[in-house]
Amino acid sequence: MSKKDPFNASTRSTLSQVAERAGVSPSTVSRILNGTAQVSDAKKASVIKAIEDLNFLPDPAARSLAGGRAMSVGVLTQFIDSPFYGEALRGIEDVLLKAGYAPLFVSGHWNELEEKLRIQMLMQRKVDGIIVLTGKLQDATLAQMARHLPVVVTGRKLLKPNLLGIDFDHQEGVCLAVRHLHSLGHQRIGYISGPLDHADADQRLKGYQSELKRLKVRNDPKLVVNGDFSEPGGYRAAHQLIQSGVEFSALIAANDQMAYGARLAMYRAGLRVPEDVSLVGFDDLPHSAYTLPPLTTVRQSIYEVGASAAQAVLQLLDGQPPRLIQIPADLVVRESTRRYRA
Amino acid sequence: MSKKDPFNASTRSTLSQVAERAGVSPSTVSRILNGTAQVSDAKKASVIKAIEDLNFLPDPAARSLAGGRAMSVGVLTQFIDSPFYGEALRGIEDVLLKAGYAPLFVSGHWNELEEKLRIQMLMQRKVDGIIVLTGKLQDATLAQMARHLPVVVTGRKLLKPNLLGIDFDHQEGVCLAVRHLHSLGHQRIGYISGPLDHADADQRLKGYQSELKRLKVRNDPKLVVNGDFSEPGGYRAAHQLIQSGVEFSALIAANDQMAYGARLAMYRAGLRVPEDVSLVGFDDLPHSAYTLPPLTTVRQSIYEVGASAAQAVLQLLDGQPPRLIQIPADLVVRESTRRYRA
DNA sequence: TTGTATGCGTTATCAT
DNA sequence: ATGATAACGCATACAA
Repeated sequence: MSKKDPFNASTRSTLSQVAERAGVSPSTVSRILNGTAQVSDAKKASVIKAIEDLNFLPDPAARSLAGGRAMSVGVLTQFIDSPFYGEALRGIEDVLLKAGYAPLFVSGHWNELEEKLRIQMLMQRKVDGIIVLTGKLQDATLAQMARHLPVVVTGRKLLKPNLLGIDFDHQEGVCLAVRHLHSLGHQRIGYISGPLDHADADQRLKGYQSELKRLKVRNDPKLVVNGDFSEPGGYRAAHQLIQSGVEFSALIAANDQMAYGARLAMYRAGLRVPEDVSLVGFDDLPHSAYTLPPLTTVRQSIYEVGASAAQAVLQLLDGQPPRLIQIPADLVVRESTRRYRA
Repeated sequence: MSKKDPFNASTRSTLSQVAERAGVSPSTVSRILNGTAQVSDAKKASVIKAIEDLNFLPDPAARSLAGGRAMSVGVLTQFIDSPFYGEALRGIEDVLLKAGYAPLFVSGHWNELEEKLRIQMLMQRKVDGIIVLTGKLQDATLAQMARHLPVVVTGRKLLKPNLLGIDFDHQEGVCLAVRHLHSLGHQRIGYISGPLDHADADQRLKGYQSELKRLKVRNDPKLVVNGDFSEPGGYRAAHQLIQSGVEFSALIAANDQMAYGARLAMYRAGLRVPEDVSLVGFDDLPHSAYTLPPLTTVRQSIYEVGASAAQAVLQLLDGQPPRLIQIPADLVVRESTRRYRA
């Protein structure tokens, strides 16, 4: 075996070894690694060769301890197995890894205290930057964090020196859905909202209400019922709506998962989709192309959100000023909606 | 404001400060922290008090550099947003965090080379242990890793000094499904398999074949068709099966996602579930209780797998010998299966 | 049982 | 442009 054990830690070379082999001082190697100062091309070349020969990789722990970058960024997600934010995590991972950074995922479970604790844990580990996927942290908390490191957060619009908020256009998304149904002749459009203390849910509901107003459709409060962004929640909400006896020919769920639950509730109640009621979701989860019938829904490129967030921290880390990022929403029309028939 | 900025790094105290405040040497504090040696109760008490007063937290980077634990374990998953393994990640996170460890999630994308690169990245970061969620790494590779740190892997049965494999009983799981259908009178049971180079898929197929043999049902190779564990794959496979004209009154998909796809394909073909064909999935994804109709499927407590894996690394880290872990499978009967009618 | 001294691998400060 | 040197915060071998 000419090949050495690739997993052997003790076989790994250090920056000093590289320096020695290249005939320069450790500081020079460090400078080349970090681009901290000008180095003559000759030395640079020999150092690079030495690095490759020894196949040297800097130790993140040592770097961190010495005051350099830990080469990691913390990511506060709410549930590591969220079907919605999962794609964002992928976007983040892809971008970060490509840049040599490691993501540190932690979950806050939509609980402000827990989120704070996780953030502290991340800072204890000296991450270089932090990405917050929505959640319940207050703006003030985020600002406080941003005093120490770059912070990018989704779910709100923010644009301060070291703090960038990336938001979807939730309102516009729901408007699209309402407009679509309205153009199909629907007038009685039900709405299953998310939990109202949830930023996304709030904005989506606003989108529903404002678009109805714009279209001059009567906004009947009985048509709005509360869910919690989960399948069971959507089921219960739809059930409640049906039991209440309100008349409706279309139904919008504030997210796809609730749409799935609502779909089942309607099935149990003998309501057909889309013959009896048109159904629209929000998020375009991968699964939504495979429901019965395939679901019309508002698409948000959540992968792109993750990737953008990661790119943004990287840029902030580079000292570049934050740039506003806009994520568009669009409507994916599938088979769960159709023209209204009396 | 009496409360200090909780995110201020420069406000954090060090082990030496704790030592000073407690009137002992740094080494004594270290010993108490790590349980490395006996310390008099008096000193121990005063140190603990000092730790609380200063609300000291050891710096993982310094620890790692000094040869101690980095307090982190690497987790190689295949896709960070996998609906199946997602729950396992949650189990891992829960257990690890409770023990003061941080998980480092990386994705291998079912690509051996990529998995190896990620593992090297983890070792470069000096994680204390590694959890591998299935994947394509060879046993030899895992053994090599285990020479340097505790390794727990899912998807295979392994029980070596520093290496533990936790496996589901895939075969038994599929047997359950076959038996269920057979007991309902079905004789022509189709099967959509996963990708054959995939360990899980291979074992599940074996379960199907062996149980048919045991039940003395003719094993018609035309009834088996290949998928790739995805919804589109399941759709294509079912479509192919239907087009081929083989007769079948029941269908087992090697995972729920393919069952979803197959469901849609049957819908398009005018086949009703369960009236015309009974459908069984595998995994019991959270969504499976909300399909139309709710899906009968084999349940594996994947959360528990993750939690067990995490507990196992922790134990190995503690120097305890690996204990074999068995994860049972059971059948969840919902509404996608019913008695055979000619 | 406890303290002292040294080193882990890197970056930063200060020279040159 | 480059090198020497001192940290960074902790664990550990050694001494007492």
